[in-house]
Amino acid sequence: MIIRIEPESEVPLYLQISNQIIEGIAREHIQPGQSLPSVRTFAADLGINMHTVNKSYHHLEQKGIIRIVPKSGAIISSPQDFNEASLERLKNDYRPLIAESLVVGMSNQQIQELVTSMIEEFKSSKEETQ
Amino acid sequence: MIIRIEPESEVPLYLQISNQIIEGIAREHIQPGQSLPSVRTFAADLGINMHTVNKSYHHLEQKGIIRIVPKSGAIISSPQDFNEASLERLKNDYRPLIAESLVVGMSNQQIQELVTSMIEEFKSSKEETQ
DNA sequence: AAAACTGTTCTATAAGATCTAGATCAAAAG
DNA sequence: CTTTTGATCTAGATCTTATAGAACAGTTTT
Repeated sequence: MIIRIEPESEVPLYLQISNQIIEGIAREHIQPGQSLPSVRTFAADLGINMHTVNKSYHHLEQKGIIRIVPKSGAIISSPQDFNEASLERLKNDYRPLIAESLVVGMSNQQIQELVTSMIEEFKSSKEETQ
Repeated sequence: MIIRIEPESEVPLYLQISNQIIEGIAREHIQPGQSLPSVRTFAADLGINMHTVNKSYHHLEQKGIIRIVPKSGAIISSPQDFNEASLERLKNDYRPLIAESLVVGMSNQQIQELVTSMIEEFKSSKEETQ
């Protein structure tokens, strides 16, 4: 799985990593049951510190997206392992974004189309091996 | 317009303020052309520092949502004043959220329903004076 | 005209978040 | 047994967030 880091971004490194891993799962470039690289090798690949990758993994674990097995590795969780709480959390993340979309003048339909096209963007890249 | 602050939230104060102002505009509790309270009176109402409100206002100005007239006040902008760049920015904000939704097992339809219900939540509160 | 209010700008301080660095540990994997 | 694993600890640098107070110059109100 290819991760691209932007050191000059205002988005923290550990969040960039988390987000791209999530996108990688959504695109099925990596699947439930599979392991992520060790924090050390991943950090070396990205040219950043081990602790930063570790923070990213724990961030993903807190979201319930991966399961960290001490002394072993990080494994992608299955979708069915999610509770109602994570959906409530997502709802709170959508709210300000949708409010802003309405404020900048997007119509109901334009927002729906944006979401649909973005979902398609993920699903269309499912078959790609890389 | 009523703003509720959560000092213990992990979301910065200035962002909480920005987001709730945006939601207030989406709900039409405040409308384009109208003024926001002065940074001093707003800060006093919320029991926080003037500079924090000031930062929030500049954050909203950067998004193009309000226009700050020096020595005068902050005025809600009209939707037609938005450019293509702000739409591109929104798209990048939607991406990680939609990816996460797919990863936690939400279907295409469930995401659409979540978005629709949230849009309705805003539009249904339009008529309320408060 | 005078007073009150406006956003802007400056210095300062404190606390927290982010990132890097290096070392050690005990368990798992080879 | 050797290597690798995540966990944990101290440490330091930098940036962000939030507060505080003061001063300035233009606007609005009285």
